[in-house]
Amino acid sequence: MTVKRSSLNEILKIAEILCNQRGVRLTVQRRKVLELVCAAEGPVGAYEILDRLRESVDNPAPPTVYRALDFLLEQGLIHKLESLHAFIGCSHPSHPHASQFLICSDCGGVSEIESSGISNSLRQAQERTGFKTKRPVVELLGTCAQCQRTAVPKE
Amino acid sequence: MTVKRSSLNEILKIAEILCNQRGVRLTVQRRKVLELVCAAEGPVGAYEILDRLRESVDNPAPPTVYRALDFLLEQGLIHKLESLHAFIGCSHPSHPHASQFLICSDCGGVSEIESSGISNSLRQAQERTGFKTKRPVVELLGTCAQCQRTAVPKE
DNA sequence: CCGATGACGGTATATTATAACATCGGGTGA
DNA sequence: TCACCCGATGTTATAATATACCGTCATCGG
Ligand SMILES: [Zn+2]
Ligand SMILES: [Zn+2]
Ligand SMILES: [Zn+2]
Ligand SMILES: [Zn+2]
Repeated sequence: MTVKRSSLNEILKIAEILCNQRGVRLTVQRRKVLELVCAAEGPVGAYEILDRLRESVDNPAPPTVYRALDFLLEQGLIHKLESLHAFIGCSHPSHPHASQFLICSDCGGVSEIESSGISNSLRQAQERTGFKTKRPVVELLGTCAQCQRTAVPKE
Repeated sequence: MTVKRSSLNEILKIAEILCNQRGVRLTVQRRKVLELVCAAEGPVGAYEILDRLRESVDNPAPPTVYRALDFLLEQGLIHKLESLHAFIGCSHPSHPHASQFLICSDCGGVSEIESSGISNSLRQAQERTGFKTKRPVVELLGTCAQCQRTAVPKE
């Protein structure tokens, strides 16, 4: 159910290139946090990252993590899942895009989709209303195809 | 910018009818919380509701509010704005619908829209992926038409 | 050197949400 | 009637998420 993702090294390499191009600094902590987010199977909470950070950093505090996360969000290297209070690596950070997610409540799997249909209809809604979107949040919470099949086979 | 809403009394009346039809109880607290949410100009946080509840309830605690909110959410009488950690009255609770919101970061205004285009494209994405949505979250964060006009008239 | 800037460390605290357990009151069937 | 259940509520404590604030340090351009 999770999106096919590039290897961790590949992601980090792309991140470095993007940050260089943009003239922003992918510092050690930021890189480490990105690594932790992307290495995770699914979405990870900030304090989960904080815990894992303890293995490589002396005595990390919440602001350390949140600062790194803010940076990574700004750079589009990760996304925030508002409905889960969690973060997940972007599966295609190179080009800007409206993040759209399918979030399975059964297995916890999250897949990032990029539906032009959704993007278009969102754009149309904006045109109609004159609203100018800075950050779209599209999160569908439900059950993935896999979990529907393995669901309680009662009756 | 806020959606044209029915009068408070009208909303409460509809809520009562709906709850009766469904065989669930719109108790005093639930009704009071609904009233507070719907009377607010914009989205309200749980602890904001808690504060306002002090005026009519002896010594309310967080669970009191959250329980009422949970009930109202289940009944579709209010919506939760995930990106704001806040709640807002539903502008058309009588029929089920995917909640879609335009949230202005400048004025704080929120309007609930019901775009069939968005609904359709979401449905299509589900059909393609086999995902079954229980709760869709569509929140566009940005600037409303009004605030764009009144924006800094520099240069 | 000086001042501005950006990243970071560290403490404390704010904000949002839930766990856990006691109580109460209204049906409902023995 | 009464024992029982169950949904709603009261109460205390705590979990989980997020930010304010202040000081330090390094870098860069004058
Ligand atoms: Zn992405
Ligand atoms: Zn699943
Ligand atoms: Zn609604
Ligand atoms: Zn506005």
